[in-house]
Amino acid sequence: MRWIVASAWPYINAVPHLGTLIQVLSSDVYARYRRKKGDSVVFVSGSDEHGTPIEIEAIRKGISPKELTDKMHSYVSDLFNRFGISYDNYTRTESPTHVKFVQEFYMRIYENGHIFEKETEQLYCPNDKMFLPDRFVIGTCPYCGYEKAHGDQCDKCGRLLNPTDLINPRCAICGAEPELRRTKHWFFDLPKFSDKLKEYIESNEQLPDNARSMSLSMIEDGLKPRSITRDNKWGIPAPFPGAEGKTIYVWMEAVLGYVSAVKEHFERLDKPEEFDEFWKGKDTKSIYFIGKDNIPFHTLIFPALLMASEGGYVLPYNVASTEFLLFEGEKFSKRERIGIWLDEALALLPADYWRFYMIYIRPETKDANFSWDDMVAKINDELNDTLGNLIHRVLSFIKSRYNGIVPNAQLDEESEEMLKEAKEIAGRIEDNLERVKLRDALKEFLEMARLGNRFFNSREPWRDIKENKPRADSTVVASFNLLKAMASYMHIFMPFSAEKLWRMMGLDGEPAPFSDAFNIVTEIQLREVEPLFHKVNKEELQERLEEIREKGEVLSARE
RNA sequence: AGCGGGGUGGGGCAGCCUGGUAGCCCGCCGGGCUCAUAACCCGGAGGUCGGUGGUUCAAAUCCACCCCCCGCUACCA
Repeated sequence: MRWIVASAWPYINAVPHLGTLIQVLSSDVYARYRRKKGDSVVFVSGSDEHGTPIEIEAIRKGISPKELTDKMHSYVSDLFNRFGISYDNYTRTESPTHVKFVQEFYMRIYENGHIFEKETEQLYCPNDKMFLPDRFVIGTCPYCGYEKAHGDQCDKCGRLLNPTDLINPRCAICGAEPELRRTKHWFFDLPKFSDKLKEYIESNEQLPDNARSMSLSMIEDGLKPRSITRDNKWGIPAPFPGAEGKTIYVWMEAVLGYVSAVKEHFERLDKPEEFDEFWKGKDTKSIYFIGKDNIPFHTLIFPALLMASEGGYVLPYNVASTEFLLFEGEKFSKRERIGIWLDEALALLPADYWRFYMIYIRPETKDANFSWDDMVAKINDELNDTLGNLIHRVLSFIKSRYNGIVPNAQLDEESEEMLKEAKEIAGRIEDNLERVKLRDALKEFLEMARLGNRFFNSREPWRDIKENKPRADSTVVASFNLLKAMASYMHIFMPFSAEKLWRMMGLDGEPAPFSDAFNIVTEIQLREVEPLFHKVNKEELQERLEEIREKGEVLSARE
């Protein structure tokens, strides 16, 4: 089976925070799972770098947008690397392959007759010489009198607004008074695809409930044409006749990155023909990891675009959407510095600790909350004590009592029984992963560690070693092989630690694929053994974070 | 306002779709073990599932209404 695994493209006007990491991490765990199962996987994402906010950020910094995103893209790529995200291609929307693909793709839809043009009136800032997105117009709310209402909605009374409703409208960038100007835009005829989309969604059983119900209700309410173009300078030039000076709206181009990134991947491998095999193959499945705010783009607009292109592309098989992550009960906020940013996170703790806790609280059924107390408790009690200690007690026992060599022993019935139970747990881990219940999968994984601790405890090999050597041998071989199987499953959640464990266990290469996870090995010489994890302390972490911010040790702390 | 999600022992969550005397982790109390990072293992106390009404032999689980929390509403990305 071929799989395209993708995560939403982060918008890189700033360093991403932990909320963004949820999707990136989830997709990585899933991609690693597919590979461990032996599937053929292409795992892609990239930096979303066009659009107004980045243009403005660049102006603020006195550099060009390209300079800004060059820097941010390499910074963010590096962060994802350090988090162990196993992308086959983490690219960017400035990639020539992407730009060319987007232009050709939209020309094709245009020629297929799914795009029309329309004149609209929009506010324009004569000072910044640009049309202003609704969000970038500020003024007094005509309903409640709030003076800092945005052009799309008043944050005070919650009413939806048009920018022209605002009393005393001002440009959010420079404060000048905007003027109304006529402009022409190109629209994608989304309503035309309503029936097909409805059928597609209804027949797509594995879509999560939140994605399905939200999408169907939007179709029910009636879809609207979506504008494709913007009057921005920073973006991909719209290819339509008469659209000179316009660019493609970031969202309408970034989703196509899922396609272009795969194309680019195979071009780099010098196997361009495999792109078609993947994206147009009958046995290809694609899965997208996104937050719930992105659902309509992935269940409606993206599939409709693929349909409209008549290019034979596979429609999304699954859109694994999560709810939101809150930080100590509040929304992440750059301005108020509520949250933790990815570069700060890595300066605080090793990547695997974050991977563990973020998957542990993955917001699968409802909004989840990051809390220091909870994180510290989970890392100390479960990651360190339950898992870390099992590994260490088994390996150090072999070190001290067996000269670091796993004996060659016949497994007795009880040992066989334990491994059989472990296999059943492994089966449940895989079931959960198959259904994209990553959190449950991780919790089942911890069950393996509990099983190991129980086994080691009741078998008391420290006693047998003096009185009943063969029984102790069996305990040790079974425990060692449990760890070996665990390393395979651990590898998808915590790759760095799993690889380190594998090396300590004296094994070569990397943790085995699932099919070989329970192949029994003996007579292995361990390498140097040391604890895989350590406990953390909330106060120390918070103090360290303060320090990182005060000293501006990482980029996000300096922004 | 409309739409969507949620309200389960002290804390964090699962179960609800496919109704049948409530499950997991932490914490708490008691016990065991000493190989291990004061780690591990066993047992126990503690909830009637936001409220009201209804369907049913039976409801956390289905239906109706109500209360509270959160998010979204498509030219922010």
